[in-house]
Amino acid sequence: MNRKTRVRFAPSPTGPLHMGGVRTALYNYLYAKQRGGDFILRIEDTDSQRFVPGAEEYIIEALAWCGILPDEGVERGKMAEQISERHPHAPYRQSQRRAIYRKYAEELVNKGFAYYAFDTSERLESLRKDAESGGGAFTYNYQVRSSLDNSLNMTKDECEARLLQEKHWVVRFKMPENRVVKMTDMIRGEIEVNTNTLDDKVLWKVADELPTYHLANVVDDHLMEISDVIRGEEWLPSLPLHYLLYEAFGWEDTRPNFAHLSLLLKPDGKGKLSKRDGDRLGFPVFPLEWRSPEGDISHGYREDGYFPEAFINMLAFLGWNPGTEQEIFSLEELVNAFSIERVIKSGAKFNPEKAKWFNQEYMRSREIDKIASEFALILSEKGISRDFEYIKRVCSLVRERAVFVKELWDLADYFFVAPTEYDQTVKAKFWQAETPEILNSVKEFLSRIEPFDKESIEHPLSQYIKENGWQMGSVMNSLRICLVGASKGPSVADIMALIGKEESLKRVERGISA
RNA sequence: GGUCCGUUCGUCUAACGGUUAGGACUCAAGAUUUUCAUUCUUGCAAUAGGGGUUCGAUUCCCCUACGGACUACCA
Repeated sequence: MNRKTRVRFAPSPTGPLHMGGVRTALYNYLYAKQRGGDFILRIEDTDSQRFVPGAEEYIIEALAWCGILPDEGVERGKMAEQISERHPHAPYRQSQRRAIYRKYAEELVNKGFAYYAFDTSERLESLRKDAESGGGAFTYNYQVRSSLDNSLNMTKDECEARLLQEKHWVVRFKMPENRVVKMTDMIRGEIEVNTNTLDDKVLWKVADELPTYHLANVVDDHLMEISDVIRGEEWLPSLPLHYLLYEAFGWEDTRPNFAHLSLLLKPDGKGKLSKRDGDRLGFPVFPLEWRSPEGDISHGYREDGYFPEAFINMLAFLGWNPGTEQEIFSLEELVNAFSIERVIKSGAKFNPEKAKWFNQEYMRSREIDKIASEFALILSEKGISRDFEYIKRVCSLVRERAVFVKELWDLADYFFVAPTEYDQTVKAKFWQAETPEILNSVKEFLSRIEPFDKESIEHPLSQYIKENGWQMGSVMNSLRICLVGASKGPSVADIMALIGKEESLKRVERGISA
């Protein structure tokens, strides 16, 4: 069977997308693009209780920031709500597909693969409690279904009457008895499960006329012609049910291939990565800053200064590697290099240090114009404006010292503002009694240098210092204190050449008298 | 409790059944440097445990331990 690759990322809008979700979206995207296929964004909002305003917009914006643009599916505005050339399977929001699912649920009942259940939630709750006190767990399955309140245990007429009268019945899947379901996972290989360990899952509920995940997922994946499903590991236990659903509908020949991704784990200790870990350890777990409806603010990679390319690169390597020693990959390179078979089976502990390292690598290799324009923004917030060429030269001089653009100010403030204070401990180390006298001579020497560029300053200046028998360390560092005010920055010659002769001499003079 | 998935340096990971078990991050030491950095070199550090199969096991099988997910009218 040869069909077009179509994958979907199907988040639930119950909050901001967490970095594990972004990784799932990324792997889907890479997989599809490598095969010239489509990446579809579908919103699984079948749980009306847990809907969070703003979450869907957040998901769309976060993916866009990462450079993951859906070919089809939910987007801003109403574009994806109606069928069009670009959106042949619209709508892509499950709450807007309500009418579709009921028919499929009924089809399953009619074929004998499902049944109506009228048990109240109170009744099920107490059953659960009883089982718990006995050390076990209640499962609605082949052993108990005949003694519960469902259509299997009543006449057709009685059932139809109750269907009309009551408002809380559900459709449950009738899990077959003692069958071994054989499944294939693209990452994990062959998996077998006996149906006796499974339960009769709810597929559809009349209360809100909405399906649960399992039905909606299988129906939509089929209708949307999804060829491959790459999703989180939390879905692995329900894979047999999904297989059985494809079988019951008679869709086995177009059943997608499945791959289940392991979880992202917290950096220390045990368990999966959560929002709290970020707060506790000081790193973002969300791509973008998130303001909850209650007003809580969570950090985002974007706002913390990460480049989207670095973020994506880091994420790609959390659970996958190309098998070579190359670690820096653009999105395009990832598309070419990615392979689902090389995805790691075990969970990966997130390492914030390595995330910073990735950003640092991008800080060094990124086009200088991009770095400079981001820095120019920070400068203008401080009320500083300089020509772009100058900002660019400053950036290329200090970028290798920084991990984030926002660090550039502390690293290079003296290129824009003359020092007003001088670091006394550094001064105590290099400044000697004869230093003012020496600096006066140096200043006079500098004033004669023309042109005032790095090459014309560097060598002649050190020659001059040597000829006079002065201590190189003392003189150069004292000069630096005058220019910078602190013990930081590139070479003295670089600094002087960039700020210019006039400014350099002014700073030396002020430094001597300070 | 049950079902399923997993387990190589502290972390991310590499290794047709045959390697001195490799790389990256972190850390440490040294070199370079007029400062802070950078850079370079070196170092520390792992196959969870026990049984098999095999001439040979990180690799295949079983058991145990540990970790994780699931066990909702949530996804």
